[in-house]
Amino acid sequence: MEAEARRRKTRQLALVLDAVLASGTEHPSADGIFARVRAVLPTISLGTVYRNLHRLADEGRIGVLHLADRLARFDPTPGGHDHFVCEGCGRIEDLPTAPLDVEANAARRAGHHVTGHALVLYGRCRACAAGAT
Amino acid sequence: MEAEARRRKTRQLALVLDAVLASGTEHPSADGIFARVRAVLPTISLGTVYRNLHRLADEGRIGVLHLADRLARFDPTPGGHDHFVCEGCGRIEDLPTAPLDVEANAARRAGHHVTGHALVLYGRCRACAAGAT
DNA sequence: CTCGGTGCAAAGGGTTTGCATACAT
DNA sequence: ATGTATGCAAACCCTTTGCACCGAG
Repeated sequence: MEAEARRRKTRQLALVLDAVLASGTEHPSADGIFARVRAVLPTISLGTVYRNLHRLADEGRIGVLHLADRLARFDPTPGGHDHFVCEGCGRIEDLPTAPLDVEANAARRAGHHVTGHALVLYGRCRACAAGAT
Repeated sequence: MEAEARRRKTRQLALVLDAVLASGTEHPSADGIFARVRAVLPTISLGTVYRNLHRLADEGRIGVLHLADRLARFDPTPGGHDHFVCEGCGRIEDLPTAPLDVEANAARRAGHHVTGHALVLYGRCRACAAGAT
């Protein structure tokens, strides 16, 4: 296993990581990260942002989230956790991972080996449930 | 509620619906439906397929499934059920919907009102778990 | 000095849309 | 007759890539 490519640390990589880590609850798309980093390093290109985002995701240092829309969102928390999406304001909130026994059992009953899951809950957040919208 | 647009029944609409209903477990993309319908009505256009697919989904007559890749998949079963995706062969299998009490509670604890969910389990199906791949 | 990373710009691939025509009602 | 649905093709949007130059190790 000496075949590992020695990857280099660049300013761009560090800044992309910083931007994701600083994004809190926002779950920004590649474009959002691009904007954030550009504020610090105006010469960075979108392509580089994408390449670094993928690298960080591959290395398990950030999380990626796919919703119904067509763009990928990035998450400071890499571990497998679930999400709640508010249909009123669009907020995306992290939820602690849960067992999912029932579903996993249904799959195992069919003879399948379950290794992971992606779960998104939809509804209205506290604020939107209170007001109208 | 008299403001409903009177929608017309066309051959294209019927064929698109047929194609989805006949797709069984395949969960085809718009392109797959296009190919199926084209075999019967060679003059149909991709745009029409997309428009009818969206209409059927809006009317709740078919289901739509969004995975990590960038394309939408269509499902003969409209009701909210879950899915199992085999990472070996790519098969997508339907699973009965489950309660998700734990997760829903986590969200409710935060004051949110949960109305639905999307759950995808990942792993290896019976066949792929047996063989290698 | 090396060769992996960057910036730029063009290419890709799925999906949407404007427009004139065809057809369901 | 009336106006929705279609077919065609161009436009969109997010993402990926080829290439020559730059810079980390």
